[in-house]
Amino acid sequence: MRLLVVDGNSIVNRAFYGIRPLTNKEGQFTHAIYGFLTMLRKIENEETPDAVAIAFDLKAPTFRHRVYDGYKATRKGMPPELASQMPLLKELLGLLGYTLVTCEGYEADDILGTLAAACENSGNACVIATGDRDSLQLVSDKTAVHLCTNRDDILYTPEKIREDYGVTPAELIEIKAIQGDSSDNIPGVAGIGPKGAGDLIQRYHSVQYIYDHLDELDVKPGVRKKLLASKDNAFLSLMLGRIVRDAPIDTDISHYLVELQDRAACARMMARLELFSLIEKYNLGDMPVTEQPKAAAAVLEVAEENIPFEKIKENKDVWLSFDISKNELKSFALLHDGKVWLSADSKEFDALITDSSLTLHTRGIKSLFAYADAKGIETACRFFDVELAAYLLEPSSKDYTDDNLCAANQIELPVCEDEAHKPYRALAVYDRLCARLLGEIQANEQENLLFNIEIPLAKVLAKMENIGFAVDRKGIADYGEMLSAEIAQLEAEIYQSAGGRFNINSPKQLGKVLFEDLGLPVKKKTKSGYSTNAEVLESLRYEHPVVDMVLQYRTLAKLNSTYCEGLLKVIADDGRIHSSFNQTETRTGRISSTEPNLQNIPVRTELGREMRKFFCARDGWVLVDADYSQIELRVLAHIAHDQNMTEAFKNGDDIHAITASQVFNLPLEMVTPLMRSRAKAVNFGIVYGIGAFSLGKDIGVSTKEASRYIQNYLSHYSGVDSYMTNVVEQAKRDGYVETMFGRRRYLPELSSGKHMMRAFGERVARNMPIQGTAADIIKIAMVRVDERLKKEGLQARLVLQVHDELIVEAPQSESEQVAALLQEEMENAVSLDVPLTADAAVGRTWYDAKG
DNA sequence: GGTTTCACG
DNA sequence: ACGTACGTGAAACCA
Repeated sequence: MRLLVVDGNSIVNRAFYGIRPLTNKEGQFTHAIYGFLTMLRKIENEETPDAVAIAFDLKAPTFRHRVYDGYKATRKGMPPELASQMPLLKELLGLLGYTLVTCEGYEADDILGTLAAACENSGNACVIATGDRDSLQLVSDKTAVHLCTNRDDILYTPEKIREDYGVTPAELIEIKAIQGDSSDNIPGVAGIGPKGAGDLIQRYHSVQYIYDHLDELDVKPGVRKKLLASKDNAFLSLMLGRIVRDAPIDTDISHYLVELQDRAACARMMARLELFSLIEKYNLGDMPVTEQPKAAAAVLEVAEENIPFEKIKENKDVWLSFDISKNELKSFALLHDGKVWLSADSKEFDALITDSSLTLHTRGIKSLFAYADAKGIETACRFFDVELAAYLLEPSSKDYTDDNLCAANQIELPVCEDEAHKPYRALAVYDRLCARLLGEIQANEQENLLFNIEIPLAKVLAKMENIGFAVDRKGIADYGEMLSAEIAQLEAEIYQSAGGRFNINSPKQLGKVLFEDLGLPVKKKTKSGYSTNAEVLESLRYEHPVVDMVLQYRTLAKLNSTYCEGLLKVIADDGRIHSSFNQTETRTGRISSTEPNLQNIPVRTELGREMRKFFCARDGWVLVDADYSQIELRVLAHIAHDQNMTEAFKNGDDIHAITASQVFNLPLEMVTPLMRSRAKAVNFGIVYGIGAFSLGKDIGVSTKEASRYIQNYLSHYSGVDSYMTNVVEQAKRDGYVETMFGRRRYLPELSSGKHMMRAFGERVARNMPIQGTAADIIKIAMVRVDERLKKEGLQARLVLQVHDELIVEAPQSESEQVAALLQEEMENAVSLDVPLTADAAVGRTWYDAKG
């Protein structure tokens, strides 16, 4: 017999975090259930067990969870999105005939260990399925571990363990006893890490032996000293790290046979969860599935008469839904008296948006503003936007469809037969949905953010999209021609040098040529093979002449395909490029630009920068470009209340040079350009949440050296030091971080069991308030700049924002006034402890106007 | 549709 | 021993 023992908690966590959230129409999350069953089926297919046991911890680890959606702080357990799926998953597994195993006072690991031991004692085989490497110590001739990873699953046998770790499975416990494991509270030997521990056990095999022969060991004196100092901890760790193999559970393997009993109940449950593909996979398609009782659902009522505007206006609050495409109104609908009223009369629509006494609750106001702008109408009503409100409440969501929002807020959508009325189905509950969202915005104190920043900004973005950015079509085309010619030539040279034709654009084929045919050393691997990115190629430049050619080819091919060809495709009939600016895309509050992305036009290399010569102003006009100087560091100085950094900015010092003098402990005059550039990297790293490893790699020094820089940095900028500690603590306490203006980002990653995931959450906690506050500030500046341009009767208009940079297209005659206005509004958008500085420049093209 | 690479702040 | 900085979008390849 062959028993499969599944580490239920580990697999369900993988399923939960590994796939995108999924809900049924009741708003119940289902992706962990779906993912678990999918993974289980895959494992069963590969391991072909005769019996299956699924182990669960009795209690999930405790932590405090964010206050949101009615969940209160200090709620115990896993994230509610996962916790709510657990009983359903267990119920469904039971229906499918699986035996679940839990044990008071023991962890799931101990159940795995006990069942594996039972198999071995009774001459049976065992496979353990888990996502956690802790179980590898259980591997033996009879027990294998099927490790589920983000990449391909790995089957661990004693041979595979030897191959990967160089030791026996049992010796893994010894290694862990020395290196320790902070996430499991295993102390280990202080000062000895994975490398040292592995080396010791490979040579001496056990902790006992090491301590018995401490004086004879062939190790450095420092290591011996560390071992001696942590002797008690080492033996304690040995006990803590060894998985229990005699937990009081049912060890009769014949009791774990899988027998699906009630097929109809399984099908019903899967249907209720709306996991219809599972019904197919388990061959339950023939089972009757009872529908949700229809009687309970409200039916969408669409009024036949004309809209009673007078009655609606008495209310002042209007719930509106509209269909505008290409700046033309197709239809709109209003909610009144529990019914939906339809119209396609644009005069009626215009009357609504120009009525200053009304508050319009709607969604997608950017397109409404674009419509008004194109038509030359000035909107006068107040707005509430469902999408923008929902984004502020949960910026990490993928989309903000009516269906998702209603599900998340436990609002049931009415049933609707007529396809034509479907788009207005959600309007029937907009009064409730908007009240709900507004209530949360108020509870979070985000009214200012919504009503004074995001909603006015939507109007500015709409105008930017309408006006577009003028480009020199012929210039781009000619440049593309030039690139194509060079690319063709390089291509020929590469084939010659490599000794054959292949697709240079295919990382797979390129990898084969470089690392197999030419035998170049492999520096890095990716999921699917050899890494061939610029960093790797850069390090291979002197190994073979073809490498440089490939680098050059990549540069030119990117410029040509993404920028020349890509941009030519999206030039509109008016000779301008109308990008879309998305306001609900980023988790930090930045805006994003698509079709095309105008926020990543090349600038860092001269060849790429040429591209900006084709972004120009119309005849007789100029571009005015202004960008903030080090806005993120200034924001950091402010929110961290850092005295030294604040002082440096107040003095107008060169912040990177000052930082260098601190980090390297030298007078300012002795700072070399190399030091300054390293200090600059440290400044960036700090903003990103930093790790010594990556910083070292970035600036080409050892991890140790980099960690010294960071320590020096934090001891000088002590405000930054405490901010970085405090913000992570606050995030763990509240479940979210926020910007100066109350923009939030929730961080469920912080309560993940996975170290990597948690570390990521901590970096985000340190970074988001900085990046997000900078985003808030430039948004405020944009709204003010737009207002000022209008107030001063200028023709100039904002055409682009690139995170810390604004570009205005202005008549030549307005250029000086606009430059002054831009700089003033950007610098005074907010008042911080440090000055904000913005530099403006004028030019006919983007190339000329930038610096 | 997922992966890899590379452009920007 | 993991795999290692934050935030984006687009193009190309490949299964």
